Amino acid sequence: MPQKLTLKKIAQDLKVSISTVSKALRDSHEISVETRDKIKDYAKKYNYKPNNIALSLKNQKTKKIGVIIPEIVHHFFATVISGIEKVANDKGYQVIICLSGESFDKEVVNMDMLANGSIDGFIMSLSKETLERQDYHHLREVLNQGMPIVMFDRAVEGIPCDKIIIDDVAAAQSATEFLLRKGKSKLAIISTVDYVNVGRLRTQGFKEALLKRGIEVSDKDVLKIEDTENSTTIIENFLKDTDYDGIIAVNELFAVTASKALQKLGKSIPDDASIIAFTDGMLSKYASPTLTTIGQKGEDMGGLAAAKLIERLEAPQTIEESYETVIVKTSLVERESTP
Amino acid sequence: MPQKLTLKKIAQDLKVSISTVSKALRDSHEISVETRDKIKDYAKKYNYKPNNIALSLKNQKTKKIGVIIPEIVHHFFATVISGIEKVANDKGYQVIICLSGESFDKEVVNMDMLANGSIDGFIMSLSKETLERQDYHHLREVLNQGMPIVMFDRAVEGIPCDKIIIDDVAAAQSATEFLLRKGKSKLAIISTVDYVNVGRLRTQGFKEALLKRGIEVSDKDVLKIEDTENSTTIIENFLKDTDYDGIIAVNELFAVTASKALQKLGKSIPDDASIIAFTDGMLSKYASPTLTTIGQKGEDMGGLAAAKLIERLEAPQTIEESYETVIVKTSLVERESTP
DNA sequence: TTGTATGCGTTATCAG
DNA sequence: CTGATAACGCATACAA
Repeated sequence: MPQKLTLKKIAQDLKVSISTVSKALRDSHEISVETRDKIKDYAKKYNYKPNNIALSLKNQKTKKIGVIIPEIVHHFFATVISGIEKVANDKGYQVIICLSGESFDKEVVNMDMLANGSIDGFIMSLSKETLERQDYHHLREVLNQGMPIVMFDRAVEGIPCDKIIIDDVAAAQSATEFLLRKGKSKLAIISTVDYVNVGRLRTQGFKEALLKRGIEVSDKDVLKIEDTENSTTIIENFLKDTDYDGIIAVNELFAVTASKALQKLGKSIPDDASIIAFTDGMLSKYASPTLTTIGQKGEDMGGLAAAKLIERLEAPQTIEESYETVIVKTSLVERESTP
Repeated sequence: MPQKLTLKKIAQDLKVSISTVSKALRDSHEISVETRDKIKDYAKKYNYKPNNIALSLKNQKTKKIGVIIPEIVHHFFATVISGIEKVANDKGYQVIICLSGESFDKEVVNMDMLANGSIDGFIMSLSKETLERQDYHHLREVLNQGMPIVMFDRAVEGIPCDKIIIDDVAAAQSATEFLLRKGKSKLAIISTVDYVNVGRLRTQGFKEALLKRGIEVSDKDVLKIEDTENSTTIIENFLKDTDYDGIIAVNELFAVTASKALQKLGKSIPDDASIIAFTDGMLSKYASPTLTTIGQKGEDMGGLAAAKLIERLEAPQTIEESYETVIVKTSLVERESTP
């Protein structure tokens, strides 16, 4: 196993100084063509590559971006990563991923680890526990050190950073209006508990759309699920009690569960009841019937987040403390679960 | 934005030398209790954390592991990452992820980038294109530098490294036998092209199981799909031509597509035709009917791969050139698509 | 008990 | 045109 080639070793082998080698390899004009070629040939022959760690230490930048998300097995997050990775790689950055597992402590620990020189900036979506506690000291600490953060999807107010989100309220509104236009009138939403902001905002949009039409909204038509654990039973019971003809779900899982529950109750979809799910993933595409969804454009969001972060990292001297919130347009993907 | 605290700055502020600070913070006995406490208090107060890059350069190890996989939006790979990440984090390692997007070139580029000091070792699953070309020079180069690799799932022979795989042949065999035992006799397998080794091996297991029962196997009963692009039409045509009563698919996507195609043809599942899918993911769990699967234990595989890699990284002086291939047991998860 | 010097691999500045 | 030196942040062998 031949040791990794360094400038030092090349210098020794060729009996020149380290700095000559360094300059030659960077095509400096102050090196004679002969020595330069000699060195470059040697380097190419033995496949010299500069050591990234040394460069990072020297340049005070790692060309790496840290991504902290709750889970990677959720399709939406996987698409976001995919988008981040594509843009980042194009611009010469690498992606370090840490999962919080929806835990506040793990989010903090991971952030601390990465913040100590491993990366140049963060892209993140907050854990449920963090949203519940509303404790953002770890974000503030990192920002105070001058390290930028871009939040996506599960973002919060009051943190000086860029954000990439969708307009959850508007998306839920238009989905609701879509169902109403299709002649559905007894609607329900299957959402999360309120501290998960996307759940809260989507519920808000749902309610607003109904009120605008002069339709009374009862809290009984809003199902708030805390855990995915036994969501099946909860959803089944919820749908058994009332005769809904239109359901909006804040994620695919709840949607397909609702679809199955309704069919079990003898209802036909979309005729007896229609369904719209947030997130346009695999599940909706392959469910029976296939589900109409609100596409969240995970890959786009990831790409935008990465572009934004890198732009900030490479900005000459960002004294300007103006942060941007990009709202990504959602799109309604119509499938069999709506008429 | 207060600059990041370094040993140097602490030393200046406290008017001691850098090495004194360093030693004090590492609880060296050669430092007096007073100065030690003074320094530790100061460090804690201003939240000193050693710089990872500097440590990496000094120690010649980064405590990071590089993961290169084809795609992250495939549920199987997402579960593997999840497993890797858990084990790695527990042992103080971080995970850098690069996607090859099934491209040979991108795999090579990513490997080169990571190999230059960014990480201590690799965990990877080869891209389709790499398998097709059978060009593994990039792996050999990395191994020659003394950097260990652990391959999982899409592993190949002849590379001196550890491997974490499932026994694809045996798993396909037992799934086939399972269908035969349930009284199915006209079986087919929906697989990938042969250069994707998992597809080839699963097809082999399928054939062997049938031959063992003295059942003739025709190549017409093996559908080899190259791309997921228009797999739906291909599968529909395939199933229309022959009256199969049992289908094995090498992934969930093909399985659920087959299920829908069969139902469209007026067949009832599992009575008229049964289905078994490789990979126990979301799709199978929420399909209608739910699909029986061969669980690949992605999270376990990832965990094992990480454990194996870290074990090798931390082994005192591994001159022993003995590599291990761990075969992870699969499990049949019975659901509605089989009787 | 404390401090100085050296090295990890690289680049940049300055002298020769 | 070439080379010596310092610096990035840290750890450690060796002096004082």
